[in-house]
Amino acid sequence: MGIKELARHLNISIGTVSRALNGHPEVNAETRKRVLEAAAELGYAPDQAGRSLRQGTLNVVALLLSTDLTSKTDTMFFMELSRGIQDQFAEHGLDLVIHLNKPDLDMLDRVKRIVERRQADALILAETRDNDPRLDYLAGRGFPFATMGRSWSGGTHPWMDLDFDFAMRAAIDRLAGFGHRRVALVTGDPGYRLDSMLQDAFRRELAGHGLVVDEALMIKTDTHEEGGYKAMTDFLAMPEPPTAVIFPHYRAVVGAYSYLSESGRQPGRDVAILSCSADTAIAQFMAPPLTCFRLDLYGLGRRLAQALLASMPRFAESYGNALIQEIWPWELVGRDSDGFHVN
Amino acid sequence: MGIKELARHLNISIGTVSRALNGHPEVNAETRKRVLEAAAELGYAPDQAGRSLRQGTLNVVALLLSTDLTSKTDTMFFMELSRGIQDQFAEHGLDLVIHLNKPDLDMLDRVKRIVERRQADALILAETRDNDPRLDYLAGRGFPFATMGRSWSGGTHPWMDLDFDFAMRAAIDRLAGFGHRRVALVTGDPGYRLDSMLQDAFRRELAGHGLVVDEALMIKTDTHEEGGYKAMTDFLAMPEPPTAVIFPHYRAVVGAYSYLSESGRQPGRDVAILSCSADTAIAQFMAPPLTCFRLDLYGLGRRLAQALLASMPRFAESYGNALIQEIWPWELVGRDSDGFHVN
DNA sequence: CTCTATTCCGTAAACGTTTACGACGATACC
DNA sequence: GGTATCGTCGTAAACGTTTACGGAATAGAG
Repeated sequence: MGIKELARHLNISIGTVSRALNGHPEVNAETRKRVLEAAAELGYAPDQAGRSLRQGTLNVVALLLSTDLTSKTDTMFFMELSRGIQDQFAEHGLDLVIHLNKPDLDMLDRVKRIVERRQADALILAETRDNDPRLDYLAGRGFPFATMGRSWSGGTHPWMDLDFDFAMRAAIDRLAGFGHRRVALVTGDPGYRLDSMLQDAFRRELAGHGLVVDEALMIKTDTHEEGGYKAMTDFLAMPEPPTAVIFPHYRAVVGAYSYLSESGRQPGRDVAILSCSADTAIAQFMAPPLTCFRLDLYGLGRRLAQALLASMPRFAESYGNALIQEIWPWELVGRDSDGFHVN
Repeated sequence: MGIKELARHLNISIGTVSRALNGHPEVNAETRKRVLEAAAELGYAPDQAGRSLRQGTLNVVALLLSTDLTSKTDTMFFMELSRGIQDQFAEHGLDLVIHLNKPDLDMLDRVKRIVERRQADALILAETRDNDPRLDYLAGRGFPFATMGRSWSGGTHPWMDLDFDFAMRAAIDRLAGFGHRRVALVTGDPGYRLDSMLQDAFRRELAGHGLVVDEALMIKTDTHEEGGYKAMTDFLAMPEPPTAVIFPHYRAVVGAYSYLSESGRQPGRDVAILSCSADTAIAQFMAPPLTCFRLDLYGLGRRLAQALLASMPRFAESYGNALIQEIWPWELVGRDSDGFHVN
């Protein structure tokens, strides 16, 4: 089942077999056909270890996901993203493998392991933290990588990100149009670049609309159901509660809906709920359907993969040797969770 | 950065360095300390390709997920499962990598690629299909693998599964106790072993409770939101609708809730909804909170990994050389989605 | 017919490890 | 003091590929 066996079976040298399989031009068409047929028949496929040892490449790209992310945020987001990434890589014969990891400290070790042991040719980080040491490490080693979401410094590595300024403006435009003046925001740990940007954009757009920025209306909490539940509880216990709440993280909305329902209130009637998250399948099936943002997650994944490929020497020329950093637009899709006029 | 460089830097032979790093006993304690320190300082880690070429092992286990699964079923389920699997493997220095794949036909090719190119030491399949060719292939090659969910033939490979008979009995006990006599079931494609078993158990338990089995009340559809929405629509359009519906797949419940809400009905008052899915975070935050089954997904993942390890020659002895196939219990946690008495 | 160019293929080195084997010195034993 | 044992280490082969190099055969040009 090795290449030697295959060569012996064909009475050809292993060099020729290798060349035939890898599509080198200096091999007779007839010979190539024989080799390919025999390989298919005997079920031969080149051993990954041998090949990668020889040519220093693995044909594997790793996507790093923290279990923090998968337990506290929308897993569907990453699934769709991964699907796009994978399809793009597949066109170049690259496999995507997903590494789950405990959050925080271990992440750097895992990255180091992947790089030093050459477990992948390139890396994708699903999120970036404040002063993320992984970025410095990777850049220092010259290891190809890309991130979902820009980093704090912007950086010289490829990334894809979303236009949060636009989203926040559209959201507050809409809410202000309904007459809301006390608008709240529920984000996660501002140590994540994403949440930090959301908060900044929120403050800016609020001010831009002449609305007062009340820090008490900006709650930082866990971005899953329970966080949303508690945030809504806190809001409604205030002497002067907000009339509209923006939940960038979709899963927190579920908790918020839950508390509203429990307390006899109704989203879209008693409190306006609006989410800046991607419009995954579940949003339109909530009761009432959730106002959020439409986004081509699959395409985003593909593009992120392209950005990474453009930074890998092997593939750079196919992608114009450019550093690709893009901010993606999305489109507000208004539904019933916030559609009411405050009086 | 290779082992040669490290050895030269220490004035030791590469053989000794390798032995020191791998914890072989025939190396001086002082020498080992020097080697380990130098390795840490210079950031040396053995190249995976070289090592795996030499010793034929990769220290990688692959988990195969189909995008069909991730787009139509509960992704949280697999995330929690993966976390358990990964933690268990980590104790043996094995990495878990997740391979996303298009469903159906390509899956066999992907499996073949993984095996033939030696991209992993073992494999975990997240689901099994009717007459699944992957199982025969893997068994034929003697490649270590395990499955989540038993296969049709039971098989001689390790697996973990859930006690659907128990779940169905508990569910129908409860519903019958509330006085329900027309109970419906919404499953996915019975080509999946899981859905097939659910249907069988449903028929059996219904009969066991003296209730009539009406095939019209057994809908097979997509197991995501839209499928649930449509199923509920169909049910309520019947001349004699069911008074209770069992949704083994959690995401379908969201769709069902949605239609009920739209049509002015309420789960737990007009129709009883009960899910056989695992009790992920979202269930208790639905409105009304969903009756479903409590399950230790993380522990299940760990145990599945143990079962696989027990079938791998390298680790078998640590796990008693046994074939591990287990059916896991779960516990019904009653909430408000089905808590009413039919009159 | 000779010389050169071309086409195709075989040979062998190299990638970075691990490990079987043997060697060396030191210690222990009679 | 000779011999066996032990602890420690160096040497070199092997894993399965890819590829630079060179050689043989054929074709083409003069």
